[in-house]
Amino acid sequence: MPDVKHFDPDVVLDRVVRLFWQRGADTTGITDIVETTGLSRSSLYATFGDKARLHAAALGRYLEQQSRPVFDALAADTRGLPAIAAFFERLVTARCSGEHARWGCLVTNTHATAGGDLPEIRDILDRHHDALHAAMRAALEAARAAGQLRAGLDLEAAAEALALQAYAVNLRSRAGAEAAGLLAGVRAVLDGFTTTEER
Amino acid sequence: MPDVKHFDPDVVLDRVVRLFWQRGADTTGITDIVETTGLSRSSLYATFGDKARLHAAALGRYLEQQSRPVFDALAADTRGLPAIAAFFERLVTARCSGEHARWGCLVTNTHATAGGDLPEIRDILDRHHDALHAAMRAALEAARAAGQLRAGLDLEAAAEALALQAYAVNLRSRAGAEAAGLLAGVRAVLDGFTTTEER
DNA sequence: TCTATCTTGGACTGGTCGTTCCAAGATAGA
DNA sequence: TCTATCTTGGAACGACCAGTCCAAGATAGA
Repeated sequence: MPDVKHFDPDVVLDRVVRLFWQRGADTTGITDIVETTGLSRSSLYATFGDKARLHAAALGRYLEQQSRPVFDALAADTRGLPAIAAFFERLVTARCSGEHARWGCLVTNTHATAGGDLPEIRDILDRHHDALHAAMRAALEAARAAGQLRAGLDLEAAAEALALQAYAVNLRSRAGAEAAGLLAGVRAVLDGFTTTEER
Repeated sequence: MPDVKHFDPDVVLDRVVRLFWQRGADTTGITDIVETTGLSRSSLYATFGDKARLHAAALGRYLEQQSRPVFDALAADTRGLPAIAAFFERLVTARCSGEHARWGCLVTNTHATAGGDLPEIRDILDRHHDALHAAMRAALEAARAAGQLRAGLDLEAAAEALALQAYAVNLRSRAGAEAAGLLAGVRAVLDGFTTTEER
């Protein structure tokens, strides 16, 4: 009986993700979103609710579409340390050059803002961190199985350290940090985890 | 002949720093600043210029008053690795508990926002990074002199890695990360830099 | 005390914010 | 084709934004 939506919510959400990602959620107005997506305020509010909920929805979409695939690939990569190194090399490249250069990471960017927003947003930040940490942990376990890690390394702590490095890469790259420095920092951490023979 | 200011700009700037630090510069309005500092819009604009310049001034003040003393103490500490460990322990404590708990770091927070603002702001971010990096480097050199570092460690890369860890601690703590996890991550990095005997 | 000069309070501006609302349009089952 | 129901466009809302302006107040040298 009723009418149906004249647009695909996921397509709209992808455009919102790009806006929030590049220009920041706080500094992006509803007017910007209306102009970019082409749909009206009515449709926007009827579909996503108020701006905080839209922000949460965009964050969730970013996590599933942008972050999760990369995390899953890392977790499934059985090479060990080379897989981690490759992850960071691609990360730094994506953050410093190409289409999304100097955009940072939407989830990382959100850490510094949106403090008093929905608990839903905080939850997504936590889910992102858990997923990143778990992927690092899985890759480290593969590295240990391959005998690439020095004896006595705490995998849980090492995974956390690598996750933190990734956040910092995201953060500093947005402010214009050079790729070489970021990669050198990451490599120093990885070298510290490596057996002397492999190093 | 003329009248003089009825307030101390530095005292006002300190209050602005607190506002921007806790609530974010973008989400703090001029009205908030007027109410908190007690002075009028006229005095505010006559003294600091527009909001972007006020933001830059507050950032500079934060760097000199909050960051620089800690960096200088680290650079002057001759203990080596224990000095770096102490730096991070105090950092995590300050970020997760006490008066400024979950405020993060004003400079770190600014990375994720204020992309299109003054080049002056970008400069302060760079100055902050250089100062942090240099302090880490100095502490690492003391550690090497004390024979605490494993052979072949690239001090420049190691200093960058530690600086990045500090940014990530600032970032994740603002989103509610637990102190224990942050400290574990930092310790994993430091352990990787240590000689097997010292470890 | 007088006066030139700066500071201050606060009203005011034009613009933008997020959000609401409703009439008109589209849809699909009856 | 008719109709109930949802969607859509776009006008309108009050609140707030950063920033301006000027008359009144304060100051300190002459």
